[in-house]
Amino acid sequence: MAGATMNVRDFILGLLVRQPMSGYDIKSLLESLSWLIDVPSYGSVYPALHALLEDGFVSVEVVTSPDKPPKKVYSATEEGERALQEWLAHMQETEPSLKSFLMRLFLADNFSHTGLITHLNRRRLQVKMNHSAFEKLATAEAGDGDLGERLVRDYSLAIANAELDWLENVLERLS
Amino acid sequence: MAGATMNVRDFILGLLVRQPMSGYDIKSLLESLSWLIDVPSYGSVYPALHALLEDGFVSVEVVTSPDKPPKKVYSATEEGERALQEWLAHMQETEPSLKSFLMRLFLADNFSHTGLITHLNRRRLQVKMNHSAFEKLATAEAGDGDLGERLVRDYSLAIANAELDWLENVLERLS
DNA sequence: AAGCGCATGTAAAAGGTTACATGATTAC
DNA sequence: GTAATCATGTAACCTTTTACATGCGCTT
Repeated sequence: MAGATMNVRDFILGLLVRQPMSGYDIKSLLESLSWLIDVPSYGSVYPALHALLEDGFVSVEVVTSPDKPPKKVYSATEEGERALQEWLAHMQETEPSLKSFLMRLFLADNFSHTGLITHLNRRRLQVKMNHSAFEKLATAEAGDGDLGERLVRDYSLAIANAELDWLENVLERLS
Repeated sequence: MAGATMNVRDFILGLLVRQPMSGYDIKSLLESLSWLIDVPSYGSVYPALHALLEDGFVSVEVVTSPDKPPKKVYSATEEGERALQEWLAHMQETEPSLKSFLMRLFLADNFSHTGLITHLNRRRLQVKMNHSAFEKLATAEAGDGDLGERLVRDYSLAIANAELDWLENVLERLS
């Protein structure tokens, strides 16, 4: 769960390849996704930015504004872009979680066309597998299991169906 | 993200209140939910079990089977059940993430009827809020944003709609 | 006897949160 | 003058992962 293969640092790098931002901007952006993914605290985003800077993956520029306090805007360097590509490639096989799927999806522009399709397909297969597994359970155990189990099973089936529909729709549009 | 208010330890206690299980069983159960939530590693579930034992919230019993290696089956004690109730009550206001919603949902039997309805409603309101926010963004920015942003927005809307439908359906059935 | 699924455990290292400290700028 | 939003940062503490170590029982 923590200390995972996929850390905040790498996702933030991806965000900065998309466009220059400050630590505060990054936190705000992630906050808007909070109902789907966990949002890192400032105590984790600022140190990540410092580490990225130390590694030469990003550069800083202080931007002053007439009506706001000054902010440090970070941009990805060419070396940072290369590092992101490496991370994206290395991530291929691992991490089947919703969170990592969404992070990758948000970084769609950094994938090649076929790379993106591969990722969507991978998720599709995964959701499909889980969907089948839950369906089998649902018919085998019928009304079996306690309320919580039945609710989660039911919820999973409903969400999996919606996600599958969406994935297939997007995949079709992209082809 | 890690070291969060909601730790594995508490969720495992909830699982054990539902029914006695071994560390291996717990891991397997969680594995089946991996496409929605992060699964803790053994290096986190076994120590959690030991801590729960030390606190007197669970008890152990070694169960031998003719065709399988012996296993340690943990059961929640009465004190453990009380602790879970406390945790469930304390959790009320905090943690709006999908993960914590699902963990609570899985523990549905430990809620009172009205308590469960409250929790489902809370999630409904939250998803609805995020849905509205994304919809506003979608109309305001129209085709704005890069591909990743548009995909995540679109994905969120689709999933939120499915979840909202499901929540309303369940809420209706429970009333 | 090798390999696999079941089963439990630990220590070091990594990564994250909490709590705190600080300060600019706008609006009331 | 004070509350709110914007903005950055640190250190102690906590939790988790990683990597390793071990062993039973069944099948090939």
